[in-house]
Amino acid sequence: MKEIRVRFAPSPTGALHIGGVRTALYNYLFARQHNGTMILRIEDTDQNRYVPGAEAYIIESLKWAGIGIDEGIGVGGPFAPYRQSERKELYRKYADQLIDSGHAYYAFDTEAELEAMRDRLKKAGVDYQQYNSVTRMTMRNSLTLPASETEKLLQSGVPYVIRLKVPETGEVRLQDLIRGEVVVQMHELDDKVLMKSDGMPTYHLANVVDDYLMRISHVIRGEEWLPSAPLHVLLYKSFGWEADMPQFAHLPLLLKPDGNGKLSKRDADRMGFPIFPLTWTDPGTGEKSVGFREAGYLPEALINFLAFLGWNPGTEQEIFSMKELIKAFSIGRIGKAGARFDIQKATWFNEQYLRSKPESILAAYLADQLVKKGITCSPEKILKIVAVMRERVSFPKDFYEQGQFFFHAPQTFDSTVIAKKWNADTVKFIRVFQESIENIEQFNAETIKTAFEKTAADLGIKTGQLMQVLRVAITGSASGPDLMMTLEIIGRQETLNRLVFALSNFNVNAASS
RNA sequence: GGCCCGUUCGUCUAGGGGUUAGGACAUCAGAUUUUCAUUCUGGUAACAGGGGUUCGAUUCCCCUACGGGCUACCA
Repeated sequence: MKEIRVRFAPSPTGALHIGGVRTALYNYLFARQHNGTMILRIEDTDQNRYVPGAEAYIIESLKWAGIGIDEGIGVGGPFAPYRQSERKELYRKYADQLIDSGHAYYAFDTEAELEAMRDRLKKAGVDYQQYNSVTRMTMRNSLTLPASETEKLLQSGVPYVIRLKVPETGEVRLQDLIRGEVVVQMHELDDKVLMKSDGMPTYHLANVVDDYLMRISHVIRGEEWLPSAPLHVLLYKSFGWEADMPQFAHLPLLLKPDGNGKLSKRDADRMGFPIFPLTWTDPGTGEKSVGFREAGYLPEALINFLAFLGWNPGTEQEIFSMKELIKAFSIGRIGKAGARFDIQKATWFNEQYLRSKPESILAAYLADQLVKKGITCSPEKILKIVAVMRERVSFPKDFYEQGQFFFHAPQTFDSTVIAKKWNADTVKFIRVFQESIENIEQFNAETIKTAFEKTAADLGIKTGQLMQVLRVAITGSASGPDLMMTLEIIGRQETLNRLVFALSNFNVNAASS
């Protein structure tokens, strides 16, 4: 069997879109499963759109996501260079080959002339306003100009491009691994530019030449490439590389969570979720976009989520490690329809992975946060906090953000609870409870609970009323982790302090409301 | 406009000529938790529409509708 070689080939025009990460993931999964090779190639043939830092960003993103690269940018390999701008001369050679074999031609049309042609066709009501087998005979190119004139123009240094000479009749067929057979009529294809006037190849040429030279066995890419896939097939044929042509698999797109269209950065901004794997600052505008990593998504959760957007194993298992994904993945089980991006599900995956982490790792998350905030805290206390918080957090940063009351007395208090439940009975309870916990020998969750229950029973007050009042007095909030454990962690003295504060301040609120 | 691709619960999807159309997220209810969350249990909820083919179509075919992509000397 042919060696499996796949490539992820982004262009360095900015941050890597999350859809690109999924494409990379599917390529990676497929390569690993078949003991194949995963190649990273940079398609930087558009000099105008080049963004400094984008390439490094892509590498870093894949690394964070756990998508390993076997060959290519940052790794090297037998087919170097893997940056298309560094392969410029090579494409020229292959373009010339196509000219020689009559599959391509020189074109000298200016932008204005091209526009005039399209306008003319549009007014005439022609369906295809393109440079093709019929219109090319009305344009300035080596097909319409005498050979001597073409030669003269070439020598004179006027700008020109090389275009593919698409046959007038016939059809192109391709067998897509996901979509089955796709057929396109030749006359619907246009004479695509292969070499631009700046001497760089277009995507179409570079991609085919490189995939051939790099022995790519499978092209797994987004659906936006499906319309030009027949053109690529035609190129393989024109070169006489049909036997070595890779197999194609065009992935369904990632769609907006709501409304119509494909997922865009705008949607992410509007709905408040990341769209880039890592935080990215646009060097042009200076605009900063928080990445999945910085937002607190674990790479394994993001990968699991992404893998299921368009693919599924056909079983009821939902949680998959990268290793399991490699084993279970198959192109045949990739769906055809676009998948809406649902950040809620991503968060659910994150919770699953977060909760499965050992406490020591979770403690490290919290410890990191505390160091950043300049808060000192004993490892024992951190461990206790993590243990009591782990079932209620979605992101690592939540340990600190939702547990601030462990470190500082609350600044604000849930006013609805106070308004509703701060009354003579509860005040009386707090007073007695204060005394009661002062006298506890061992101040821990169990003894606190006993004191709490006994105090309530002695006063004849229902505990349900008291729990929330006590919680608000201690944490400021109406909800939170186990209250008795919270008191234990905060400690006796701090608990008493907060109760004193509540007694003097909550009274004012109750009186005024 | 043209070409290509698609369409199962709100979302991700399984399934496939005869099924109570399955799961997950979300949502709702109950239980547990003397609070909230977690957890558990249960519920609501889908084959876009119309024609065929067939004993029988959600499944196969066609049409329509809708959605998406492409339509550059961008990838």
